[in-house]
Amino acid sequence: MAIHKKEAFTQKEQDLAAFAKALAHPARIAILKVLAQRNECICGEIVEILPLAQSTVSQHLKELKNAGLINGSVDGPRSCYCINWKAFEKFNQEFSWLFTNLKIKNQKSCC
Amino acid sequence: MAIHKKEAFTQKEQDLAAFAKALAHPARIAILKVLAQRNECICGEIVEILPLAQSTVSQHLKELKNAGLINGSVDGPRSCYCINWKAFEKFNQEFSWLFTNLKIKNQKSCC
DNA sequence: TTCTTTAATCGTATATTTGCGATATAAGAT
DNA sequence: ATCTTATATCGCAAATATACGATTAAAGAA
Repeated sequence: MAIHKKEAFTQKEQDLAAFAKALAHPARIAILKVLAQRNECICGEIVEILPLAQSTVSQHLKELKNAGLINGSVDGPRSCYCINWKAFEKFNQEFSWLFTNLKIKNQKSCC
Repeated sequence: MAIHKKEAFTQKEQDLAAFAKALAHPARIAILKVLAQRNECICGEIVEILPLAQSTVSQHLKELKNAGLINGSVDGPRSCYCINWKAFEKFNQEFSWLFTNLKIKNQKSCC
């Protein structure tokens, strides 16, 4: 591959794709579910729940954080993560726009 | 990397991740937008619109089709693609479940 | 201070994705 | 039958992602 062509697309397209990419692994979906189901922010618990090594989980958490989907803060020797609901709100709207609004114009599939 | 661990997660987690993966590239978002905005199914037009080679576009179309997000049919010497709205409906519900339902239980972020 | 616990980061191996040109395929046109 | 057009597929190169063990860092406990 010569060069990645992502820059050639609109910012909105890139943002939506980046959001989708953060969700594009079952481990990260599972992490989000765990974070959502608990009132407290966990971290080491995630490692126990997931069938992955600690370093791998840490890497997935980092990706989710970089994508803005979760917040993280240091709590003594451990780290505390939780979902950034505002980010989800924003992207859920973007998806709704993509999925629902366009559908209204164009009700049926032609093939 | 030893082995991919995707199988270790639930089917629902894998399905959602696979759906997200199909959307995880701006070119595929752009393709879906084009397909949604036109009543007719296009194909070669997509190649003209996107800043990518024909073979690359064809590959992205194949991925979207494999993910079940679009339908394709042969129309003489050309191919006709369009969005599979039912699949979007289904996954939009899954996402709503993930984003919205879980949020109700747990209104605020703790960090 | 030293030991323990918890989590991040580094280094590395392997798998997957992205992208393109070239080639193959398939159907209509001449 | 041959030519043209439209797409899919092959083969390859480069970039990314995934996973893990080992190491580092940081804070509380002894």
